Amino acid sequence: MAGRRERLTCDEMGEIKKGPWKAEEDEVLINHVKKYGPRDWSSIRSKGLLQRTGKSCRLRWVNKLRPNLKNGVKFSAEEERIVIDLQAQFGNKWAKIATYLPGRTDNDVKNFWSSRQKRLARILQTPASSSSSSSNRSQRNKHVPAIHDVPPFEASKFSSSSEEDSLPKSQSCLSSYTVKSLTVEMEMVPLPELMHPNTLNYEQSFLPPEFDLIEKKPCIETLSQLPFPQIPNFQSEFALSLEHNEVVTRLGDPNYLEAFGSSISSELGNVQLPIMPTCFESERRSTQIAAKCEIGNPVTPDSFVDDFPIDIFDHIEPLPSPLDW
DNA sequence: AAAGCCTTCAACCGCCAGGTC
DNA sequence: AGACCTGGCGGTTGAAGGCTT
Repeated sequence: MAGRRERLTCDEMGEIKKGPWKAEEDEVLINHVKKYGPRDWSSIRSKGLLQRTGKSCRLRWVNKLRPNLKNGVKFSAEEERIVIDLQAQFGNKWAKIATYLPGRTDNDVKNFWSSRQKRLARILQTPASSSSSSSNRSQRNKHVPAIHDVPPFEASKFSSSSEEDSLPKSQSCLSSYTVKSLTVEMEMVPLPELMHPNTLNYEQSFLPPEFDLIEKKPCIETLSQLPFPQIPNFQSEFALSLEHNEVVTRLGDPNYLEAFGSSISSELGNVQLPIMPTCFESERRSTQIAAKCEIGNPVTPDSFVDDFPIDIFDHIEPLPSPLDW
């Protein structure tokens, strides 16, 4: 603490070591914990065992030396989904969120989220929402709705792990089709899953009682009106993600689509660029898109678009802005 | 091959709360 | 009661490695 540090002499200050830990230091720390347990961190220094502050020792133990940590293991899709869910519920309570993730530390969760936010910001060409700054400390306990405060449900497609492999297939219903080089994804909420009591329980267990899951899924109602004959049969190829929703929202703006569509497309590489047809602002445009699809050519075999009525996009309502959720 | 950019992650900082004296 | 101490937490930073051009 600052007050304490002021009382330290310059010599004492000079003795404090910072920076990366050496194996020998780790060993000393581990031995200390073996003897006394994970406590009395400051005594490590006072006993002359290490020239590290108690805080530094504790941090090292908690983040790196503690048993059963998943060091160097990327977040699984399920872990990502949990983080997204819990962040939406708790806000930036990383320590709390980490308790739901065995082997993960608050630092892990924080870093994961930070990376994700930066990724999002880059994709959306917006400044990274520095979710915080020292000046925001007064809001520490407030949950300020932000761009990431979207319904849980999905892990990030652009995430570090290979979700396409590990994502539970039942989590969402998606279909994709390709329009020229731009792959368009039809996104659907996992309607059957939503109806499943266990799924609801799972989701709602992370949500405050007043949280209306359905309300937070503006697509559901709209999508349920779509003439999809076989929704329950569509297994998800990809995740319905926050990023999708965010991009999708912006894609509702034709200017955004024209301005950034190609860059997003190239940026995401082969990633399916999500375009929620519900976002298209006009029938005309929707029809154009639909027409493109039809002309279109490389419709992927797994697509169900072939079964779409040509005027399918005409049935689509505009999405509410996430700000209204 | 190399320079520049980007991402990840370990570690530090400052603030805060609770315990102790 | 209040100063001090300690641990916990969230935010930030910078080094290192990976990736792109």
